[in-house]
Amino acid sequence: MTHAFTQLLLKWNTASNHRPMPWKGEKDPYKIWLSEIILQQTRVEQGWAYYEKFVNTYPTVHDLANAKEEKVLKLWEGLGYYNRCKNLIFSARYISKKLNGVFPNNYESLLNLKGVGPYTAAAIASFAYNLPYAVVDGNVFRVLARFYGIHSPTDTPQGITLFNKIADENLSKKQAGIYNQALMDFGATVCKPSTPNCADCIMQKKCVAFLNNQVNQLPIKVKSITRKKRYFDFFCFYNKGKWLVQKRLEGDIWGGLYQFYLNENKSLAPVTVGYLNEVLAHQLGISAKELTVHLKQTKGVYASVSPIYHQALTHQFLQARFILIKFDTIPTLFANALWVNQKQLKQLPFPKIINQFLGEDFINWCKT
DNA sequence: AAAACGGGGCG
DNA sequence: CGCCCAGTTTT
Repeated sequence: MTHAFTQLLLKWNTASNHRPMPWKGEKDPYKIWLSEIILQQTRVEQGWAYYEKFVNTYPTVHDLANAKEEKVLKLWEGLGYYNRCKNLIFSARYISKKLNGVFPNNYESLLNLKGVGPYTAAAIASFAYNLPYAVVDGNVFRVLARFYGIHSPTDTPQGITLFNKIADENLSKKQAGIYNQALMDFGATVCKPSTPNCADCIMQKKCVAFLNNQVNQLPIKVKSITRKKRYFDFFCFYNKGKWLVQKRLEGDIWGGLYQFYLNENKSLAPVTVGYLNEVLAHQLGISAKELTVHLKQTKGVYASVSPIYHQALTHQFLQARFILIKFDTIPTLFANALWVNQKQLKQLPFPKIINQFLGEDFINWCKT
């Protein structure tokens, strides 16, 4: 039998769902996959332009598979959660080379792709192949929690299991793709996280949360976020038109992106000659005394310090400073580093907080 | 079961 | 400033 919820949702979809999106109605599983990866933990408005850049630059899975990782990361730059991009490339190569470009066409094989979890597998399965798998994303948690008045938390394994069960029971098996799309559209435009449009809602008479005046309390989450403060001093080493950059390693934020030589601290101390000497000596692997000699030989100069840049991430609060150090002759080796000119620099992917600096103070540093 | 992983918008 | 967003992976 069909649940009242399902009937109301499909009715709303036919009568009142006006939400155009570039991937809506798309049947190419590759493009659907692309859109779903881009949209993980990302608002539709934010992902929109990235989707269009990606389908234009890489129209087929082979185009993406053959692209250089750095190019793809540059296209992803600013979107965050960069592992999504690396998994995207990995899976594109797998599909292109191992599967001869034939996209997986069932739930289990979709789930086997790196970067594809239960949500994304259900989304592709239902949108591309109309297979009966219910998507469970933030919208679905919220809409179901409110409609059925469910007080189980949406961020514990038990709660998630419960919501998966309810989502599956309510799915329209015959119109899985349309139902899933409708449910997310409904959650995003009517049953919104804050200030939901209950006054005009077609589900009003059946919505447990509305009838009990609990709309604003649902869904329930039990975990709260804590933000850790971090302080970055980026040392911008400059020599004869080239800048020293390093590729960040995995295991922290921004893995695979580039940065200037980083010294992370417990706070932002005043930039003194002593501090600079200490960092520089350590970076060069020599003692402070040797450093003095070294600086004389290479004519190292401390030129200037940028203002402090701030950025708030979900779990971190960042402050960053950029310290310009010019050499007249090439300094001795820097491990794991690359000297690049300004043009090459622009082609590398950087974290947002570095890009802000590159678009402001860095320009002036290059002129002087 | 919890932590890690970006960046942006909203109240 | 805290919460949320078409979640997944690792610890």
